[in-house]
Amino acid sequence: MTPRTGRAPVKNGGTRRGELLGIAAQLFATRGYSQTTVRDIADEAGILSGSLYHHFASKEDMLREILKEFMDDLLAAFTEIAGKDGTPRERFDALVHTSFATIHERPFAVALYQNESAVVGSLADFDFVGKTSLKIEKLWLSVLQAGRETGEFRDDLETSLVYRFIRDTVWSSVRWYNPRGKLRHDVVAEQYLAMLYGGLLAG
Amino acid sequence: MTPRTGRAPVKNGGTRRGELLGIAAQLFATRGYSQTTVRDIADEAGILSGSLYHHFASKEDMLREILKEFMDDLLAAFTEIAGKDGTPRERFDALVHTSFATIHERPFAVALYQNESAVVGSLADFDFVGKTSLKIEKLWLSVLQAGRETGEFRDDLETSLVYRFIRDTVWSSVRWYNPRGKLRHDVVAEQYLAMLYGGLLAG
Amino acid sequence: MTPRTGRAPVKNGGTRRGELLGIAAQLFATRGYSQTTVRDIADEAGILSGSLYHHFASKEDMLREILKEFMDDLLAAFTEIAGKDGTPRERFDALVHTSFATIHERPFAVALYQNESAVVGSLADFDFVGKTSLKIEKLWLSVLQAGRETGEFRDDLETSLVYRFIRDTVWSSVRWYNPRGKLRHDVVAEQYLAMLYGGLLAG
Amino acid sequence: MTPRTGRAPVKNGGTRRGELLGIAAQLFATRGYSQTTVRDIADEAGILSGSLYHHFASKEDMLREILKEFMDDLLAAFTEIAGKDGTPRERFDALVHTSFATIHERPFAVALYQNESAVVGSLADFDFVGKTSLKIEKLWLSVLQAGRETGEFRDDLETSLVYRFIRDTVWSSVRWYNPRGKLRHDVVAEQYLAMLYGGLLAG
DNA sequence: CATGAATGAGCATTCATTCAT
DNA sequence: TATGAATGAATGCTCATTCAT
Repeated sequence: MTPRTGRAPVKNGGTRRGELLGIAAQLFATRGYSQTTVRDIADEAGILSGSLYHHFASKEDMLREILKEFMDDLLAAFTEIAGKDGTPRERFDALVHTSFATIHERPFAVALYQNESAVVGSLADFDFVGKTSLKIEKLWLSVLQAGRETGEFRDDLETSLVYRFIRDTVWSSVRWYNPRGKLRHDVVAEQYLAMLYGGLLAG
Repeated sequence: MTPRTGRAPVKNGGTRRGELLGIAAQLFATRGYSQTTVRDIADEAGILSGSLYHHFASKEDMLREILKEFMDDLLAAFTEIAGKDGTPRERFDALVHTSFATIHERPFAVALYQNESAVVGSLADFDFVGKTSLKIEKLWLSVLQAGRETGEFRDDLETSLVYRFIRDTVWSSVRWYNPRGKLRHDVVAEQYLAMLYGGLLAG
Repeated sequence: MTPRTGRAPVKNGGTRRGELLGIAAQLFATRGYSQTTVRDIADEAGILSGSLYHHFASKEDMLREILKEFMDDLLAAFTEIAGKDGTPRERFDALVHTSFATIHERPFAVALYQNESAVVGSLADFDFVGKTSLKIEKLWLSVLQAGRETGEFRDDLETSLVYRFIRDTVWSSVRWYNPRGKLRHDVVAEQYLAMLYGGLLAG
Repeated sequence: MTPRTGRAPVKNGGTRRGELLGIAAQLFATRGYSQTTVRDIADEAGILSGSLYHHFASKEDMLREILKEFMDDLLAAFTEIAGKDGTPRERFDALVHTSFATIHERPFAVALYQNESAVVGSLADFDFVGKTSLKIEKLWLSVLQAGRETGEFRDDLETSLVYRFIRDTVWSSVRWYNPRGKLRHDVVAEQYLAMLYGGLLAG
């Protein structure tokens, strides 16, 4: 049950299956899905590659399961935030903070989502990726829109463009953010919100 | 062997070599480098895969050449802008506009840079990627810093974080920007600058 | 303990072992021995593949046991017929009728015998297949020969060829005979004997 | 170009592709399709297994091509015979003689047809097997039927059963007929026709 | 009797690359 | 320049079998 490497504990249900998924997620995120071989995963787990197929039907299956769990969790978290009381700005704050916190806590899943969702988007078994992404987009857009209506947010910008700019900035940070570095995720979120809200110009 | 000077591979500079590089760039960008086979490229070019080795030493060679030319051009363009007269804000405007214009004009090379630079970053033959990226980063930082010193830009934000936020937003747009769509690249640039400069809040 | 499909009960001793052999026989016959996996058998039996090894030493073991029982039974039946009183033609009638009846009653074992005996013929542990086949051949030849000597059967044909023609026709019918169809096995036997005895020509 | 074993020349177009198909046919027929590995074929051809894929898309592809060519040829031969002048009996004679001659000349393809057509019958890409078999059956049945109408053949037997009996006997002989033995194929055909026409009984 | 995890050998297939022609 | 045949290493996956529990 104890992982044989000193790696930071990866989220799993304490089961062998979950343990293997954690290893796979890390490798997929680090090397890329198609550059990661089934043997790589098995080696890291200390078993033979064929033994993985006792737990999973295919390599694709592992990727799907990792992405599915991540996206379900993410949608649930965002849905909860969007349904809370408070001003649109408060809810938007929470969305951004939660996003950076997610990058901190589940960097491999986020990286996977960033790097592989385009490749995998066309596969029928991965249709949930596009669908969930769309639901998330609608949630964020509804908060942005609500902010315009209350007068908190500017109304002279294309909301859909604003969303894309923000989404790309937030999730791209998985590429340079180091969960074990001294720059904390809530500091990053604060800095981003400060720039986003107040703008780059002085005065 | 065709001389390699003054040629724009992605725009097929008339040479067979450049034509092949353009095909490779498009496929690498669309499917990903490792998902693109040498045979894919050859098929698209109407020759057999083995024949490609008349023009290039390896598949990696093609990627390197595409990235090298792109990054050299990009650095040259940014260097020219940074050296011009005008306020920091004017020069920053030009950097952003040039970036979005580059995405418009050379989407495949930009996508390649976005998607593959992390993977190849460790390879010795691709050290120019990291080096050029660093030079570009210094250029942008110098403009941002100059803006702080002239009082145009806020000075209560971490400049290095600001740079990363901007860089990620700008280049990530290659994933959704459509060069043949009705949303023009200079409009995108204007919208982004409007949001970035003025901030998201009203008033 | 109860099989999960409504399949017609296959001959077995009422034991778990016999039940499993019945499932194996059906699958071996239907898909072919090498195309049937141990897991297929286990799935059909509602257990895990490893659990089969509680009952059998190997997959080959199952095939051997199925074939052995079938061939022993078949040889016993033919031996009894050949030892009975009556004319050679009467005994030959019985041989043919018994063969078609066997196809009706144990189609899976017959199919296995037809399809796999060539493949396993070389294996040392399956030498009983060739030996029993030879004994059966001698029995049939003795009846045919007796018929020639009594003058019932023609003597201008190669007996060994005649035997092969008949054997092949009889056992090949397992491929198209349907035990649950409306064409009964004894009708098939009668038709075959009518053609074989009287010939195809009119008059 | 010269095969390295002393094997009897297998039908092919003198091309490398045809040569490889001949080797595959022989191995498929001898060991069974699923028991034959692509390495077996490659070994026999003196190349590496991967190199086979320069010539064929898959192992299944090889089987399909072998079967397709065989069945097309067989149908063509039978079609020509059925269309000739002469009595039904003469045409039936020709059908049987041609069948045994085919077994002599192309034993591997015939064995493949006998052993694998059932397995492969369900695959969509092999639908030609069933279709061609049906055409051949109709041809034979038309000749048998014509013989009944001219009064040459008995009319008290089920024609479809008669066809199956004959078909099975003829093609099953591929299992024991030795093309290089002293028993010639036309002798086998004569013996079979003698038994079939005149019947087994004396007088 | 059965499970569940694992083995280890093997399989069809892919693919960048080489090279004689 | 390009072809066509081949290499050789690797890849995802299968499967009979073992064994501690």
